Amino acid sequence: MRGSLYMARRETMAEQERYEESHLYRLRHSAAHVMAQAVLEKFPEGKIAIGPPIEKGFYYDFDLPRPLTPEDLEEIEARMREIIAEGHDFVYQEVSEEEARRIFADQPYKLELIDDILSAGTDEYGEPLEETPRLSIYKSGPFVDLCRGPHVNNTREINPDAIKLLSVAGAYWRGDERRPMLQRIYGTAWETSEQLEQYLAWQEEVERRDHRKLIKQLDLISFHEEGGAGLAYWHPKGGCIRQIIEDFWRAEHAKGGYDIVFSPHIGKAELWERSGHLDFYKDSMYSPMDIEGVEYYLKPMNCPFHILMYKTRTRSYRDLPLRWAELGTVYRYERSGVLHGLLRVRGFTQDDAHIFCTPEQIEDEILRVLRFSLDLLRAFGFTEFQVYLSTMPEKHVGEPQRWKQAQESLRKAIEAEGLSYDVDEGGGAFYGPKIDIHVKDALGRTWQLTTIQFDFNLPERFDMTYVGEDGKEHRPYMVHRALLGSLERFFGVLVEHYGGAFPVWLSPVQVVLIPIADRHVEYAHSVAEQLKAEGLRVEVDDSGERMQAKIRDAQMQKVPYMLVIGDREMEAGQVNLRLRDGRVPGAMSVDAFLALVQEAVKERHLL
RNA sequence: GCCCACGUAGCUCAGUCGGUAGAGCACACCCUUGGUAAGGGUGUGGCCAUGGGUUCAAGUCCCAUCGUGGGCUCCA
Repeated sequence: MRGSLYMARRETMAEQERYEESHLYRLRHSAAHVMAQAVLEKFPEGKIAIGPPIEKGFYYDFDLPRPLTPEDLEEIEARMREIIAEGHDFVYQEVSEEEARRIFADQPYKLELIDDILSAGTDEYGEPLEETPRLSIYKSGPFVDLCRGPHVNNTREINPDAIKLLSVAGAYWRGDERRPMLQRIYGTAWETSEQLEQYLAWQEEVERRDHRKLIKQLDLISFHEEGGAGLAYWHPKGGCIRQIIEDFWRAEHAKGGYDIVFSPHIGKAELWERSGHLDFYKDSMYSPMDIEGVEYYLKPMNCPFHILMYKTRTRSYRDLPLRWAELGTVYRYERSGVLHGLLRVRGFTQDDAHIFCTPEQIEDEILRVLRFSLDLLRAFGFTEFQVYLSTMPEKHVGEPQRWKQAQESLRKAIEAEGLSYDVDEGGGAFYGPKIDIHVKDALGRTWQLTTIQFDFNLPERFDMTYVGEDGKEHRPYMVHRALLGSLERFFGVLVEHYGGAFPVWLSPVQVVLIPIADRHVEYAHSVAEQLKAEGLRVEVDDSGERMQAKIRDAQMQKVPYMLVIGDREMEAGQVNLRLRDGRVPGAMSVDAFLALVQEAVKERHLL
């Protein structure tokens, strides 16, 4: 569904369970069946795959003789309403293997599912089953589906005014790109038409806030066909915001005990071999370049460089922890189809850091990073977080006992912060466990930004050591962390969170002065100079437009403060304030306005 | 990468059945000097994404490439 690709898929376990037991869930599942019936009536030779409820609706995958058009969707939707009105009961029935195979004899995808359920013990979505496999079907009218349910009792329980088919998309059978490409119809279904309306209005709001539109409208960032896909160009206003973010980030890191480092953009193949990237990450790296007969690669990560710096001298336990941060620009190959505005690009700058410490220090360090991260995110206006702890996967490097210690320190840190979290068993990288933090934006969508990862692999590969109290060499712990994630993605999320109306401290233009007539221009400039001298970002709209048009322009650029200046203001040495949200506090002295803005900047207020 | 759709002026979009391009905004100039979301006029601006093909004739039909969108998969 639109936008969901970059949102966190996982809801918390509790939410997920609640949803699966809800009436809404059954209703959507039932709507999917009704849709499949409508599609099969239209394409009797069509093959059906799977059709589950999803977060805000449902989908069903089909193998059809021709691509579906928007007109087809309308037709199918209309037919769904008729089917609903026909009032079919949803009838559950357990069937034997033979029966099932007979019923779905001309449905190859269902036959494959039957095989899987019986042999591999998985359900129709490929998830493992706990009990002994049982085959069941649901009938509604002429439509029969291999299905575990649950469903509503009768199609009439589906509100015909609260369903809508949304889009058609390609989807591989079982998500495997070697399998056939199916056509997936996405739909949404609700209890009432009001809820549907509400959902559609929410969708419109999502579109209004789409960062891809806003970065263009607000002249922040562009992409260029002739420059290459997935490569962002930061215009002066976008650059202004980025610089504010970076300056703030650097200042906070200095306070947080980090040192700032810089590293090159390319490195020898030898380095990437040693780090293992050419083994396990090559698919994401660009082709090497030849420099005097030696292969060099553009960096997809910063870690090997930081390790080289670590190894320039013998490190003592007294030196640790080292916290080295870098706004490191990396390049990763992404398949063309996955690029998406600023949220998925090929070149981006990570707010990266590596922490090298002793095993004794690790717990404190993790807690420290976690706190630091939450504080940083809060400063940008995010207040709700979801935390995920990912543990040791089957394929891993490093001793289980180190993993255990690492996981424990992660868990303790999360608990010390009083955060609730979900554990993703076996979801860690092969080189270490991790904490991911997802933030909730103004529209309630979640985005993964922060990742804090242990790395048991690189210290081994590079034979990193420090001299302990005992005078012997020890292996340091290494933690890799990115808090904002990447500046590109973070910026995209920020734009959508604020709908382009940034808080004052981040606004590229904080104040626009609007002289009413030409005779007010000079005074407007003198006020502008005063404000600029105080460090504000100010523009004077001295174009020949009328005041109304100037206000409109400033509104559309989402400038927080507009100062209208006419005869009255000039005479009294004042400014007349209008806010971006439409409020008009009115005339005040320049000093009073200044105090107001400075307060808003300092407190990082919206206005 | 794969499936589907789309690509016309700086931006947002029209363009019928194939007959060699339109609007609004923006921009420039002129008139207007106006109190809280668009004053009026004139004008500039397009190798219809790129390359091939079909045709007497292609923005329009076909193929390829590049880019964008909705998804699949993957990730910061």
